[in-house]
Amino acid sequence: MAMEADPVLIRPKPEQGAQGVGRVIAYVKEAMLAGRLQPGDRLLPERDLAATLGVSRPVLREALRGLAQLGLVETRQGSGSVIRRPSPEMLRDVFTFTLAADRGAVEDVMEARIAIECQAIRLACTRAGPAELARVRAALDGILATVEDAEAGGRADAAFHAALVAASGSQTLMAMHDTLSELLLVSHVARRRETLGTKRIRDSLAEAHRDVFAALMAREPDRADATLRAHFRIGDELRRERLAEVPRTTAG
Amino acid sequence: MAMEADPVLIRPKPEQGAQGVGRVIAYVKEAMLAGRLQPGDRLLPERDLAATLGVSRPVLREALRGLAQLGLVETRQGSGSVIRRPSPEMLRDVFTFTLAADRGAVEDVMEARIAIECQAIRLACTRAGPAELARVRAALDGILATVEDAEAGGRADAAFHAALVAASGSQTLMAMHDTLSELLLVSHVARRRETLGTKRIRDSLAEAHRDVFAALMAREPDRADATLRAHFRIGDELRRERLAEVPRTTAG
DNA sequence: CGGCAAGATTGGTCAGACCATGGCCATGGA
DNA sequence: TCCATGGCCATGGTCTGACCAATCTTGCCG
Repeated sequence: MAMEADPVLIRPKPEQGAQGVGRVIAYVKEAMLAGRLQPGDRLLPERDLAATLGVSRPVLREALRGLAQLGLVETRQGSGSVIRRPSPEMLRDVFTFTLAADRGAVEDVMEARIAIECQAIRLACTRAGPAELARVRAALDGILATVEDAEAGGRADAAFHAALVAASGSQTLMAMHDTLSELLLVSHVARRRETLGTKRIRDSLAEAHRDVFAALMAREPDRADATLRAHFRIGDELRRERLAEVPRTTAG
Repeated sequence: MAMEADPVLIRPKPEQGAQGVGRVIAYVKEAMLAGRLQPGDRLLPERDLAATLGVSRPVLREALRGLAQLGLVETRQGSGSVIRRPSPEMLRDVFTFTLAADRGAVEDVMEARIAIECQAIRLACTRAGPAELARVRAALDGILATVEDAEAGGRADAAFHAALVAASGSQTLMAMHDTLSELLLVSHVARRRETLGTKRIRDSLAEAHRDVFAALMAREPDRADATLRAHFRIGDELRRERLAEVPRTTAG
Protein backbone atom coordinates (compact mmCIF):
# COMPACT_ATOMS: atom_id res chain seq x y z
CA MET A 1 0.00 0.00 0.00
CA ALA A 2 2.42 2.67 1.17
CA MET A 3 5.19 0.89 -0.75
CA GLU A 4 3.65 2.05 -3.99
CA ALA A 5 4.29 5.45 -2.70
CA ASP A 6 3.64 8.76 -4.33
CA PRO A 7 5.17 8.59 -7.79
CA VAL A 8 3.10 11.73 -8.41
CA LEU A 9 5.22 13.64 -5.96
CA ILE A 10 8.43 12.88 -7.78
CA ARG A 11 9.09 15.75 -10.12
CA PRO A 12 12.09 14.99 -12.24
CA LYS A 13 13.48 17.75 -14.38
CA PRO A 14 11.44 17.93 -17.55
CA GLU A 15 13.96 16.09 -19.70
CA GLN A 16 14.81 13.41 -17.21
CA GLY A 17 12.97 10.13 -17.55
CA ALA A 18 10.56 11.76 -19.96
CA GLN A 19 9.33 10.35 -23.22
CA GLY A 20 8.88 12.06 -26.53
CA VAL A 21 10.06 15.65 -26.62
CA GLY A 22 11.90 15.43 -23.36
CA ARG A 23 13.80 12.37 -24.46
CA VAL A 24 14.94 14.03 -27.66
CA ILE A 25 16.12 17.15 -25.82
CA ALA A 26 18.01 15.01 -23.33
CA TYR A 27 19.55 12.97 -26.13
CA VAL A 28 20.93 16.03 -27.91
CA LYS A 29 22.14 17.66 -24.70
CA GLU A 30 23.87 14.52 -23.57
CA ALA A 31 25.50 14.01 -26.97
CA MET A 32 26.85 17.56 -26.78
CA LEU A 33 28.23 17.12 -23.29
CA ALA A 34 29.80 13.81 -24.27
CA GLY A 35 31.45 15.48 -27.26
CA ARG A 36 29.67 13.31 -29.81
CA LEU A 37 28.03 16.47 -31.15
CA GLN A 38 30.19 19.54 -31.60
CA PRO A 39 29.34 23.11 -32.62
CA GLY A 40 29.08 23.11 -36.40
CA ASP A 41 27.91 19.51 -36.64
CA ARG A 42 24.85 19.04 -38.81
CA LEU A 43 21.98 16.93 -37.50
CA LEU A 44 20.19 14.40 -39.67
CA PRO A 45 17.26 15.81 -41.62
CA GLU A 46 14.14 16.04 -39.47
CA ARG A 47 12.35 13.12 -41.09
CA ASP A 48 15.38 10.88 -40.74
CA LEU A 49 16.27 11.95 -37.22
CA ALA A 50 12.67 11.51 -36.08
CA ALA A 51 12.61 7.99 -37.52
CA THR A 52 15.98 7.20 -35.98
CA LEU A 53 14.85 8.32 -32.54
CA GLY A 54 11.46 6.67 -32.93
CA VAL A 55 9.33 9.80 -32.58
CA SER A 56 7.06 11.69 -34.90
CA ARG A 57 8.29 14.75 -36.74
CA PRO A 58 6.20 17.28 -34.78
CA VAL A 59 7.72 15.87 -31.60
CA LEU A 60 11.18 16.22 -33.04
CA ARG A 61 10.44 19.74 -34.20
CA GLU A 62 9.18 20.67 -30.77
CA ALA A 63 12.39 19.40 -29.23
CA LEU A 64 14.53 21.25 -31.76
CA ARG A 65 12.59 24.45 -31.08
CA GLY A 66 13.29 24.09 -27.40
CA LEU A 67 16.99 23.55 -28.07
CA ALA A 68 16.99 26.46 -30.49
CA GLN A 69 15.55 28.79 -27.85
CA LEU A 70 18.45 27.82 -25.63
CA GLY A 71 20.86 28.64 -28.40
CA LEU A 72 22.14 25.09 -28.60
CA VAL A 73 20.82 24.46 -32.11
CA GLU A 74 20.24 26.63 -35.15
CA THR A 75 17.63 25.55 -37.67
CA ARG A 76 17.30 26.89 -41.22
CA GLN A 77 14.47 26.11 -43.63
CA GLY A 78 15.75 24.20 -46.66
CA SER A 79 19.11 23.76 -45.02
CA GLY A 80 18.88 21.76 -41.79
CA SER A 81 19.81 22.00 -38.14
CA VAL A 82 23.29 22.75 -36.87
CA ILE A 83 24.74 22.42 -33.38
CA ARG A 84 25.77 25.78 -32.02
CA ARG A 85 28.08 26.98 -29.37
CA PRO A 86 25.83 28.60 -26.78
CA SER A 87 25.81 32.35 -27.07
CA PRO A 88 24.68 34.91 -24.52
CA GLU A 89 21.65 35.82 -26.63
CA MET A 90 19.27 34.01 -24.35
CA LEU A 91 20.99 35.58 -21.36
CA ARG A 92 19.65 38.82 -22.72
CA ASP A 93 16.13 37.39 -22.81
CA VAL A 94 16.41 36.08 -19.28
CA PHE A 95 17.58 39.42 -17.94
CA THR A 96 14.87 41.21 -19.88
CA PHE A 97 12.05 39.13 -18.46
CA THR A 98 13.52 38.92 -15.02
CA LEU A 99 13.80 42.69 -14.84
CA ALA A 100 10.43 43.21 -16.47
CA ALA A 101 8.88 41.22 -13.64
CA ASP A 102 11.08 42.73 -10.98
CA ARG A 103 12.04 46.10 -12.28
CA GLY A 104 12.99 48.76 -9.84
CA ALA A 105 12.65 52.47 -10.23
CA VAL A 106 14.29 54.09 -13.21
CA GLU A 107 17.07 55.43 -11.02
CA ASP A 108 17.89 51.89 -9.96
CA VAL A 109 18.01 50.75 -13.56
CA MET A 110 20.30 53.67 -14.18
CA GLU A 111 22.50 52.61 -11.26
CA ALA A 112 22.76 49.13 -12.73
CA ARG A 113 23.75 50.64 -16.04
CA ILE A 114 26.43 52.73 -14.37
CA ALA A 115 27.72 49.58 -12.68
CA ILE A 116 27.99 47.73 -15.96
CA GLU A 117 29.58 50.56 -17.88
CA CYS A 118 32.14 51.36 -15.22
CA GLN A 119 33.20 47.73 -15.01
CA ALA A 120 33.27 47.59 -18.79
CA ILE A 121 35.55 50.61 -19.16
CA ARG A 122 37.91 49.09 -16.59
CA LEU A 123 38.14 45.96 -18.70
CA ALA A 124 38.38 47.97 -21.90
CA CYS A 125 41.48 49.75 -20.55
CA THR A 126 43.33 46.45 -20.48
CA ARG A 127 41.66 44.52 -23.26
CA ALA A 128 40.68 46.87 -26.07
CA GLY A 129 42.72 46.71 -29.25
CA PRO A 130 43.10 49.34 -31.96
CA ALA A 131 39.89 48.27 -33.71
CA GLU A 132 37.77 48.64 -30.56
CA LEU A 133 39.34 51.99 -29.72
CA ALA A 134 38.68 53.19 -33.24
CA ARG A 135 35.03 52.26 -32.82
CA VAL A 136 34.75 54.21 -29.60
CA ARG A 137 36.51 57.10 -31.33
CA ALA A 138 34.01 56.99 -34.17
CA ALA A 139 31.15 56.95 -31.70
CA LEU A 140 32.62 59.97 -29.94
CA ASP A 141 32.77 61.79 -33.27
CA GLY A 142 29.10 60.92 -33.72
CA ILE A 143 28.30 62.62 -30.42
CA LEU A 144 30.26 65.75 -31.29
CA ALA A 145 28.49 65.96 -34.64
CA THR A 146 25.01 65.78 -33.12
CA VAL A 147 25.14 67.89 -29.97
CA GLU A 148 22.42 70.19 -31.29
CA ASP A 149 19.95 67.45 -32.09
CA ALA A 150 18.19 65.73 -29.21
CA GLU A 151 17.03 62.73 -31.24
CA ALA A 152 20.18 62.00 -33.18
CA GLY A 153 22.27 63.02 -30.19
CA GLY A 154 20.47 60.49 -28.06
CA ARG A 155 21.23 57.77 -30.54
CA ALA A 156 24.85 58.84 -30.82
CA ASP A 157 25.11 58.87 -27.04
CA ALA A 158 23.70 55.36 -26.80
CA ALA A 159 26.09 54.20 -29.51
CA PHE A 160 29.06 55.67 -27.65
CA HIS A 161 28.18 53.85 -24.45
CA ALA A 162 27.48 50.62 -26.30
CA ALA A 163 30.88 50.88 -27.98
CA LEU A 164 32.48 51.36 -24.57
CA VAL A 165 30.86 48.19 -23.27
CA ALA A 166 31.73 46.30 -26.44
CA ALA A 167 35.36 47.33 -25.99
CA SER A 168 35.39 45.34 -22.76
CA GLY A 169 35.14 42.15 -24.78
CA SER A 170 32.77 40.75 -22.17
CA GLN A 171 29.70 39.08 -23.58
CA THR A 172 27.98 38.96 -20.21
CA LEU A 173 28.40 42.70 -19.70
CA MET A 174 27.17 43.34 -23.24
CA ALA A 175 24.06 41.24 -22.76
CA MET A 176 23.24 43.02 -19.53
CA HIS A 177 23.91 46.41 -21.06
CA ASP A 178 21.61 45.65 -23.98
CA THR A 179 18.79 44.82 -21.61
CA LEU A 180 19.32 47.87 -19.47
CA SER A 181 19.59 50.16 -22.49
CA GLU A 182 16.24 48.95 -23.77
CA LEU A 183 14.69 49.41 -20.36
CA LEU A 184 16.02 52.96 -20.32
CA LEU A 185 15.24 53.74 -23.93
CA VAL A 186 12.28 56.03 -23.48
CA SER A 187 13.56 57.77 -20.40
CA HIS A 188 16.95 58.22 -22.06
CA VAL A 189 15.60 60.36 -24.86
CA ALA A 190 13.58 62.39 -22.37
CA ARG A 191 16.65 62.85 -20.20
CA ARG A 192 18.63 64.12 -23.10
CA ARG A 193 15.95 66.54 -24.18
CA GLU A 194 15.77 67.90 -20.68
CA THR A 195 19.51 68.27 -20.49
CA LEU A 196 20.17 70.03 -23.73
CA GLY A 197 19.44 73.67 -23.37
CA THR A 198 22.25 76.12 -23.45
CA LYS A 199 25.43 75.99 -25.42
CA ARG A 200 27.30 75.81 -22.15
CA ILE A 201 25.53 72.64 -21.19
CA ARG A 202 26.08 71.11 -24.58
CA ASP A 203 29.76 71.94 -24.43
CA SER A 204 29.99 70.42 -20.96
CA LEU A 205 28.52 67.19 -22.18
CA ALA A 206 30.76 67.05 -25.21
CA GLU A 207 33.75 67.69 -22.97
CA ALA A 208 32.69 64.95 -20.57
CA HIS A 209 32.57 62.40 -23.39
CA ARG A 210 36.00 63.53 -24.58
CA ASP A 211 37.30 63.07 -21.03
CA VAL A 212 35.91 59.55 -20.91
CA PHE A 213 37.59 58.67 -24.18
CA ALA A 214 40.87 60.21 -23.04
CA ALA A 215 40.72 58.15 -19.85
CA LEU A 216 40.17 55.00 -21.88
CA MET A 217 43.13 55.86 -24.09
CA ALA A 218 45.26 56.41 -20.98
CA ARG A 219 44.59 52.78 -20.11
CA GLU A 220 44.15 53.40 -16.39
CA PRO A 221 41.15 51.46 -15.06
CA ASP A 222 40.63 53.43 -11.83
CA ARG A 223 40.87 56.75 -13.61
CA ALA A 224 38.56 55.60 -16.40
CA ASP A 225 35.99 54.35 -13.88
CA ALA A 226 36.13 57.62 -11.95
CA THR A 227 35.89 59.69 -15.13
CA LEU A 228 32.86 57.79 -16.37
CA ARG A 229 31.19 58.15 -12.96
CA ALA A 230 31.94 61.86 -13.09
CA HIS A 231 30.34 61.97 -16.53
CA PHE A 232 27.14 60.45 -15.18
CA ARG A 233 27.23 62.81 -12.20
CA ILE A 234 27.74 65.81 -14.47
CA GLY A 235 24.75 64.76 -16.53
CA ASP A 236 22.66 64.62 -13.35
CA GLU A 237 23.90 67.98 -12.12
CA LEU A 238 23.37 69.70 -15.43
CA ARG A 239 19.89 68.30 -15.60
CA ARG A 240 19.07 69.52 -12.11
CA GLU A 241 20.54 72.87 -12.91
CA ARG A 242 18.55 73.08 -16.07
CA LEU A 243 15.30 72.15 -14.37
CA ALA A 244 15.90 74.58 -11.54
CA GLU A 245 16.77 77.62 -13.59
CA VAL A 246 15.38 77.39 -17.04
CA PRO A 247 11.64 77.04 -17.39
CA ARG A 248 10.60 74.59 -20.01
CA THR A 249 10.01 76.43 -23.25
CA THR A 250 9.89 73.62 -25.76
CA ALA A 251 7.19 70.99 -25.82
CA GLY A 252 9.94 68.49 -26.86
CA MET B 1 11.49 63.75 -14.58
CA ALA B 2 12.02 60.21 -13.36
CA MET B 3 9.90 60.78 -10.31
CA GLU B 4 7.14 58.60 -11.61
CA ALA B 5 7.58 55.08 -12.93
CA ASP B 6 8.24 55.14 -16.63
CA PRO B 7 5.86 53.24 -18.82
CA VAL B 8 8.81 51.81 -20.67
CA LEU B 9 8.12 49.66 -23.67
CA ILE B 10 10.64 47.01 -24.47
CA ARG B 11 10.78 45.51 -27.88
CA PRO B 12 11.76 41.87 -27.65
CA LYS B 13 14.12 40.67 -30.28
CA PRO B 14 11.99 39.72 -33.29
CA GLU B 15 11.56 35.99 -33.33
CA GLN B 16 12.99 34.15 -36.24
CA GLY B 17 10.68 34.34 -39.25
CA ALA B 18 8.01 36.14 -37.25
CA GLN B 19 5.41 33.84 -38.81
CA GLY B 20 3.90 30.75 -37.29
CA VAL B 21 5.92 29.65 -34.28
CA GLY B 22 7.92 32.84 -34.16
CA ARG B 23 4.81 34.97 -34.17
CA VAL B 24 3.33 33.06 -31.26
CA ILE B 25 6.51 33.34 -29.23
CA ALA B 26 6.69 37.06 -29.92
CA TYR B 27 3.03 37.47 -29.02
CA VAL B 28 3.47 35.85 -25.62
CA LYS B 29 6.70 37.71 -24.91
CA GLU B 30 5.18 41.04 -25.83
CA ALA B 31 2.11 40.37 -23.73
CA MET B 32 4.34 39.59 -20.75
CA LEU B 33 6.41 42.71 -21.22
CA ALA B 34 3.31 44.84 -21.61
CA GLY B 35 1.92 43.39 -18.40
CA ARG B 36 -1.11 41.83 -20.09
CA LEU B 37 0.20 38.42 -19.02
CA GLN B 38 1.55 38.11 -15.51
CA PRO B 39 3.25 35.24 -13.72
CA GLY B 40 0.52 32.90 -12.56
CA ASP B 41 -1.85 33.73 -15.41
CA ARG B 42 -3.25 30.70 -17.19
CA LEU B 43 -3.22 30.59 -20.97
CA LEU B 44 -6.19 29.39 -23.00
CA PRO B 45 -6.25 25.65 -23.67
CA GLU B 46 -3.98 24.74 -26.58
CA ARG B 47 -6.80 24.06 -29.04
CA ASP B 48 -8.49 27.35 -28.20
CA LEU B 49 -5.33 29.41 -28.14
CA ALA B 50 -4.19 27.94 -31.45
CA ALA B 51 -7.56 28.80 -33.02
CA THR B 52 -7.45 32.27 -31.51
CA LEU B 53 -4.01 32.95 -32.90
CA GLY B 54 -4.84 31.32 -36.24
CA VAL B 55 -2.18 28.62 -36.14
CA SER B 56 -2.28 24.86 -35.94
CA ARG B 57 -1.86 23.11 -32.64
CA PRO B 58 1.59 21.64 -33.36
CA VAL B 59 2.77 25.16 -34.16
CA LEU B 60 1.38 26.43 -30.90
CA ARG B 61 2.93 23.53 -29.02
CA GLU B 62 6.27 24.23 -30.61
CA ALA B 63 6.06 27.84 -29.49
CA LEU B 64 5.06 26.87 -25.98
CA ARG B 65 7.96 24.45 -25.80
CA GLY B 66 10.34 27.20 -26.75
CA LEU B 67 8.89 29.51 -24.10
CA ALA B 68 8.98 26.68 -21.58
CA GLN B 69 12.69 26.14 -22.21
CA LEU B 70 13.25 29.80 -21.37
CA GLY B 71 11.28 29.32 -18.18
CA LEU B 72 8.63 31.81 -19.27
CA VAL B 73 5.84 29.24 -19.37
CA GLU B 74 5.13 26.06 -17.47
CA THR B 75 2.96 23.42 -19.13
CA ARG B 76 1.29 20.52 -17.33
CA GLN B 77 -0.52 17.66 -19.02
CA GLY B 78 -4.21 17.64 -18.11
CA SER B 79 -3.86 21.03 -16.53
CA GLY B 80 -2.74 23.72 -18.95
CA SER B 81 -0.04 26.30 -19.41
CA VAL B 82 0.81 28.97 -16.86
CA ILE B 83 2.94 32.09 -17.24
CA ARG B 84 6.01 32.04 -15.08
CA ARG B 85 8.55 34.50 -13.99
CA PRO B 86 11.86 33.17 -15.26
CA SER B 87 13.76 31.35 -12.59
CA PRO B 88 17.54 31.71 -12.71
CA GLU B 89 17.81 28.00 -11.98
CA MET B 90 17.13 27.14 -15.59
CA LEU B 91 20.24 29.04 -16.54
CA ARG B 92 22.37 26.53 -14.74
CA ASP B 93 21.81 23.81 -17.26
CA VAL B 94 22.68 26.02 -20.17
CA PHE B 95 25.65 27.48 -18.42
CA THR B 96 27.05 23.98 -18.21
CA PHE B 97 27.16 23.96 -22.01
CA THR B 98 28.64 27.43 -22.08
CA LEU B 99 31.37 26.29 -19.72
CA ALA B 100 32.07 23.19 -21.75
CA ALA B 101 32.59 25.40 -24.78
CA ASP B 102 34.43 28.22 -23.06
CA ARG B 103 36.21 27.83 -19.74
CA GLY B 104 36.61 31.57 -19.50
CA ALA B 105 32.87 32.15 -19.24
CA VAL B 106 33.05 31.99 -15.47
CA GLU B 107 35.48 34.89 -15.36
CA ASP B 108 33.18 36.86 -17.62
CA VAL B 109 30.21 36.35 -15.33
CA MET B 110 32.41 37.07 -12.37
CA GLU B 111 33.23 40.48 -13.83
CA ALA B 112 29.55 41.25 -14.10
CA ARG B 113 29.03 40.18 -10.51
CA ILE B 114 31.84 42.44 -9.37
CA ALA B 115 30.23 45.32 -11.24
CA ILE B 116 26.88 44.79 -9.55
CA GLU B 117 28.28 44.31 -6.07
CA CYS B 118 30.57 47.31 -6.22
CA GLN B 119 27.73 49.54 -7.33
CA ALA B 120 25.53 48.01 -4.65
CA ILE B 121 27.99 48.72 -1.85
CA ARG B 122 28.26 52.31 -3.04
CA LEU B 123 24.50 52.66 -2.77
CA ALA B 124 24.45 50.79 0.52
CA CYS B 125 26.82 53.39 2.01
CA THR B 126 24.19 56.06 1.51
CA ARG B 127 20.97 54.10 1.71
CA ALA B 128 21.37 51.32 4.23
CA GLY B 129 19.60 51.72 7.56
CA PRO B 130 20.32 49.96 10.84
CA ALA B 131 18.27 46.91 9.89
CA GLU B 132 20.21 46.34 6.65
CA LEU B 133 23.54 46.87 8.36
CA ALA B 134 22.55 44.40 11.05
CA ARG B 135 21.80 41.85 8.37
CA VAL B 136 25.19 42.32 6.75
CA ARG B 137 26.76 42.05 10.19
CA ALA B 138 24.92 38.80 10.84
CA ALA B 139 26.07 37.46 7.48
CA LEU B 140 29.66 38.41 8.33
CA ASP B 141 29.33 36.47 11.58
CA GLY B 142 28.12 33.52 9.53
CA ILE B 143 31.30 33.66 7.47
CA LEU B 144 33.55 33.85 10.51
CA ALA B 145 31.77 30.87 12.02
CA THR B 146 32.22 28.67 8.97
CA VAL B 147 35.73 29.37 7.70
CA GLU B 148 36.77 25.74 8.16
CA ASP B 149 33.89 24.28 6.23
CA ALA B 150 33.94 24.57 2.44
CA GLU B 151 30.27 23.81 1.98
CA ALA B 152 28.78 25.90 4.77
CA GLY B 153 31.40 28.57 4.17
CA GLY B 154 30.35 28.82 0.57
CA ARG B 155 26.78 29.37 1.59
CA ALA B 156 27.75 31.91 4.22
CA ASP B 157 29.88 33.72 1.65
CA ALA B 158 27.00 33.87 -0.79
CA ALA B 159 24.70 35.11 1.96
CA PHE B 160 27.14 37.88 2.86
CA HIS B 161 27.34 39.15 -0.68
CA ALA B 162 23.59 38.90 -1.13
CA ALA B 163 23.09 40.92 2.05
CA LEU B 164 25.46 43.56 0.68
CA VAL B 165 23.45 43.86 -2.50
CA ALA B 166 20.20 43.87 -0.55
CA ALA B 167 21.53 46.73 1.55
CA SER B 168 21.64 48.84 -1.62
CA GLY B 169 17.85 48.84 -1.63
CA SER B 170 17.94 48.45 -5.40
CA GLN B 171 15.51 45.92 -6.75
CA THR B 172 17.26 45.99 -10.12
CA LEU B 173 20.67 45.22 -8.68
CA MET B 174 19.21 42.45 -6.53
CA ALA B 175 17.46 40.80 -9.44
CA MET B 176 20.61 40.86 -11.53
CA HIS B 177 22.73 39.62 -8.67
CA ASP B 178 20.38 36.67 -8.13
CA THR B 179 20.73 35.68 -11.75
CA LEU B 180 24.50 35.96 -11.77
CA SER B 181 24.81 34.06 -8.50
CA GLU B 182 22.82 31.21 -9.95
CA LEU B 183 25.17 31.06 -12.91
CA LEU B 184 28.18 31.03 -10.67
CA LEU B 185 26.82 28.17 -8.60
CA VAL B 186 27.96 25.89 -11.37
CA SER B 187 31.55 26.48 -10.42
CA HIS B 188 31.28 28.24 -7.07
CA VAL B 189 31.81 25.32 -4.73
CA ALA B 190 34.81 24.11 -6.68
CA ARG B 191 36.30 27.58 -6.52
CA ARG B 192 35.94 27.76 -2.80
CA ARG B 193 37.45 24.36 -2.25
CA GLU B 194 40.41 25.38 -4.31
CA THR B 195 40.86 28.45 -2.19
CA LEU B 196 40.59 27.06 1.29
CA GLY B 197 43.78 25.39 2.24
CA THR B 198 45.96 26.86 4.90
CA LYS B 199 44.98 28.73 7.99
CA ARG B 200 46.74 31.75 6.58
CA ILE B 201 44.50 31.81 3.55
CA ARG B 202 41.41 31.36 5.64
CA ASP B 203 42.43 34.20 7.91
CA SER B 204 43.09 36.42 4.90
CA LEU B 205 39.62 35.79 3.59
CA ALA B 206 38.00 36.41 6.95
CA GLU B 207 39.96 39.65 7.25
CA ALA B 208 38.93 40.76 3.79
CA HIS B 209 35.27 40.32 4.65
CA ARG B 210 35.76 42.29 7.85
CA ASP B 211 37.40 45.06 5.85
CA VAL B 212 34.45 45.18 3.48
CA PHE B 213 32.03 45.48 6.34
CA ALA B 214 34.14 48.19 7.99
CA ALA B 215 34.18 50.15 4.75
CA LEU B 216 30.41 49.90 4.54
CA MET B 217 30.08 51.13 8.12
CA ALA B 218 32.38 54.06 7.30
CA ARG B 219 29.78 55.13 4.73
CA GLU B 220 32.33 56.14 2.10
CA PRO B 221 31.27 54.87 -1.32
CA ASP B 222 34.65 55.14 -3.06
CA ARG B 223 36.46 53.41 -0.22
CA ALA B 224 33.82 50.70 0.02
CA ASP B 225 34.03 50.06 -3.74
CA ALA B 226 37.81 49.87 -3.64
CA THR B 227 37.78 47.59 -0.58
CA LEU B 228 35.33 45.19 -2.18
CA ARG B 229 37.42 45.14 -5.37
CA ALA B 230 40.47 44.40 -3.29
CA HIS B 231 38.56 41.56 -1.66
CA PHE B 232 37.82 40.02 -5.03
CA ARG B 233 41.42 40.51 -6.10
CA ILE B 234 42.69 38.87 -2.93
CA GLY B 235 40.44 35.89 -3.56
CA ASP B 236 41.90 35.58 -7.08
CA GLU B 237 45.46 35.88 -5.87
CA LEU B 238 45.01 33.39 -3.06
CA ARG B 239 43.42 30.96 -5.47
CA ARG B 240 46.29 31.29 -7.90
CA GLU B 241 48.79 30.96 -5.12
CA ARG B 242 47.06 27.90 -3.80
CA LEU B 243 46.92 26.22 -7.16
CA ALA B 244 50.52 27.00 -7.90
CA GLU B 245 52.03 25.80 -4.64
CA VAL B 246 49.84 23.26 -2.94
CA PRO B 247 49.11 20.07 -4.82
CA ARG B 248 45.56 18.90 -4.58
CA THR B 249 45.30 16.38 -1.78
CA THR B 250 41.56 15.94 -1.42
CA ALA B 251 39.47 14.21 -4.05
CA GLY B 252 36.58 16.64 -3.18
C1' DC C 1 33.90 28.70 -67.35
C1' DG C 2 30.10 31.16 -65.44
C1' DG C 3 25.36 32.03 -64.79
C1' DC C 4 20.67 30.66 -64.59
C1' DA C 5 16.86 27.57 -64.17
C1' DA C 6 14.82 23.45 -62.66
C1' DG C 7 14.48 19.76 -59.64
C1' DA C 8 15.53 17.65 -55.25
C1' DT C 9 16.09 18.13 -50.45
C1' DT C 10 14.79 19.94 -46.19
C1' DG C 11 12.28 22.77 -43.05
C1' DG C 12 7.29 24.99 -41.87
C1' DT C 13 2.54 24.21 -41.31
C1' DC C 14 -1.99 22.08 -41.32
C1' DA C 15 -5.87 18.74 -40.23
C1' DG C 16 -7.58 15.04 -37.87
C1' DA C 17 -7.21 11.12 -35.04
C1' DC C 18 -6.00 8.77 -30.84
C1' DC C 19 -3.59 8.17 -26.22
C1' DA C 20 -2.35 9.76 -21.39
C1' DT C 21 -2.78 12.62 -17.35
C1' DG C 22 -4.97 15.78 -14.12
C1' DG C 23 -8.91 17.79 -11.94
C1' DC C 24 -13.50 17.87 -10.42
C1' DC C 25 -17.77 15.99 -9.01
C1' DA C 26 -20.77 12.52 -7.33
C1' DT C 27 -21.66 8.57 -4.61
C1' DG C 28 -21.01 5.40 -0.99
C1' DG C 29 -19.28 4.07 3.39
C1' DA C 30 -17.76 4.98 8.05
C1' DT D 1 -21.08 14.96 8.01
C1' DC D 2 -16.73 13.91 6.24
C1' DC D 3 -13.56 11.35 3.61
C1' DA D 4 -12.21 8.25 0.01
C1' DT D 5 -12.81 6.30 -4.41
C1' DG D 6 -14.21 6.01 -9.06
C1' DG D 7 -15.80 7.90 -13.27
C1' DC D 8 -16.01 11.40 -16.60
C1' DC D 9 -14.47 15.37 -18.89
C1' DA D 10 -10.98 18.67 -20.05
C1' DT D 11 -6.45 19.30 -21.50
C1' DG D 12 -1.93 18.07 -22.84
C1' DG D 13 1.17 14.45 -25.70
C1' DT D 14 1.83 12.08 -29.89
C1' DC D 15 1.13 10.23 -34.52
C1' DT D 16 0.15 10.12 -39.66
C1' DG D 17 -0.06 12.08 -43.97
C1' DA D 18 -0.48 15.90 -46.89
C1' DC D 19 0.92 20.27 -48.75
C1' DC D 20 3.65 24.77 -48.87
C1' DA D 21 8.16 27.45 -48.72
C1' DA D 22 13.17 28.04 -48.72
C1' DT D 23 17.74 26.37 -49.82
C1' DC D 24 20.97 23.65 -52.28
C1' DT D 25 22.69 21.05 -56.11
C1' DT D 26 23.06 19.79 -60.76
C1' DG D 27 22.71 20.31 -65.56
C1' DC D 28 22.41 23.05 -69.62
C1' DC D 29 23.37 26.91 -72.43
C1' DG D 30 25.88 30.84 -73.91
